[in-house]
Amino acid sequence: MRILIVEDDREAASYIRKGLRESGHVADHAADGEEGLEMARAADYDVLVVDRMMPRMDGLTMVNSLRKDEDRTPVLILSALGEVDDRVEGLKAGGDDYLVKPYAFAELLARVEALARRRDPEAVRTKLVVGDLEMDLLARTVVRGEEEILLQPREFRLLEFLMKHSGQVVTRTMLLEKVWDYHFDPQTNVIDVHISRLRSKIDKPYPRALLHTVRGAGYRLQA
Amino acid sequence: MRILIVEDDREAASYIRKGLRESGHVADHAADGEEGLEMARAADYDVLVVDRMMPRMDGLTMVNSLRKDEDRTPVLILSALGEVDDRVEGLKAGGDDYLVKPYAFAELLARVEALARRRDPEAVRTKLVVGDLEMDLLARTVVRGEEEILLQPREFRLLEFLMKHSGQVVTRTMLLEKVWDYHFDPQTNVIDVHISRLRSKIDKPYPRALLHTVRGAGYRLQA
DNA sequence: ACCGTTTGTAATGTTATTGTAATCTTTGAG
DNA sequence: CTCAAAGATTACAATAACATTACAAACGGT
Repeated sequence: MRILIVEDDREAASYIRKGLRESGHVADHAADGEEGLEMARAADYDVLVVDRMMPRMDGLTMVNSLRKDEDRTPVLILSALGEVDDRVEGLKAGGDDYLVKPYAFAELLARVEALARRRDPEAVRTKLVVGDLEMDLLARTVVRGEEEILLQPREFRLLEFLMKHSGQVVTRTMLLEKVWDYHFDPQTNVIDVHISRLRSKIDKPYPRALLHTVRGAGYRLQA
Repeated sequence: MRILIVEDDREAASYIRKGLRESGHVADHAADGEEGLEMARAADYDVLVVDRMMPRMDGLTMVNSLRKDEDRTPVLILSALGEVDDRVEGLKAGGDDYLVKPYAFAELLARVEALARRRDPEAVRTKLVVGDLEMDLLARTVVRGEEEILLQPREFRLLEFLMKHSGQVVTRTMLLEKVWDYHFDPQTNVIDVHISRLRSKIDKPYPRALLHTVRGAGYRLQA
């Protein structure tokens, strides 16, 4: 994901930048509103993270200008001002979300990703690897060891999600949401069936299993 | 984390509730604003998730009343109305965040946790440590020293609770409530049995015990 | 409209987990 | 030291959770 950070405090900016990069995103930096506006116009960012108070051109003015140009890139506004009226102002200026300083980086990350997801539900990263299992998202192929494994579309999405969360337990609710787009409990065993099918392809022919059941919780993909 | 869901749509509510529970939180449910207000006043929740439109008393009115009582519990407002003015109204009424329907459960979870983190950064912990015993809530794994310990779901919940209250005496009543969701005395020795099973896994193979009996009171986990 | 593919449902089989109860051990008051 | 109460342990049976299979509905391309 491409993210532009518009923030005059160099230290804060590099901290955010580092964190975003560690999470697999590409982050650029502009030191004030004017520079930010230029850069945002020049390149196609997925999300802008904009400090509210800056020299030369403040964050709200910058976002306002952007919106006048019909640029709808999601903007997360950072500010030390947390009063209701300040937040309201931020939203009115065209901000999509508002984060009050001081904040935890994890929260900034969650919000940036939420904003990006809202417009482009499928973010980036093109290759996933867990043990000797590899998935290429662009080619839509899956390989374990030397052999290619053919998956059905739904099985592919399921495995993709599991791989993106490898090492963690993935609950049934999460799977319903992210793999089936169900926002309710279908009261059937769809998940069980698909897990079973997936296993017969990615695990059964191999000596050690990668997909583990965590009873009472969900499933975990792990080498 | 303790979360109150105020939502008139039973199906939606139970779906959210299930998801939150799977993520390790305790979630209660109120069916309208009046009931929600009562429950919020009676208990100390970490976050309220409030539907905007409800019979009897709508969400904004409810939040307004709460705020008049000086109750600052973070509120996430759910609504089908997504226009800037609607969001502004939601914030003015005292909401801390605003989520537009339809939303993905994962986003709701992220926002609920973000709200809780803002007021209490320790509330959302993903790793618990007591002595050389460690629990990873995301991976659902437990390790003592170098070895991984496999626990049953109920044993896991039991240990999780004990670890979250390490150093304190945990009574049988607390365990029944929080680990079993029993709100009465089952008149059996369920707890004893599970404590015994847990001990055989986390203490027996090791030189010094972590889980201590406090006669007449309960148990205490301590390094 | 037909065919093959893909997906979801339901029936059935399997296994792990849990609660109960019976029995054994420890503790501390008297 | 004795005894009752509290707690610990064990085995087992009921049950809930998960796995598998077969089938039918939905879908997409021709």
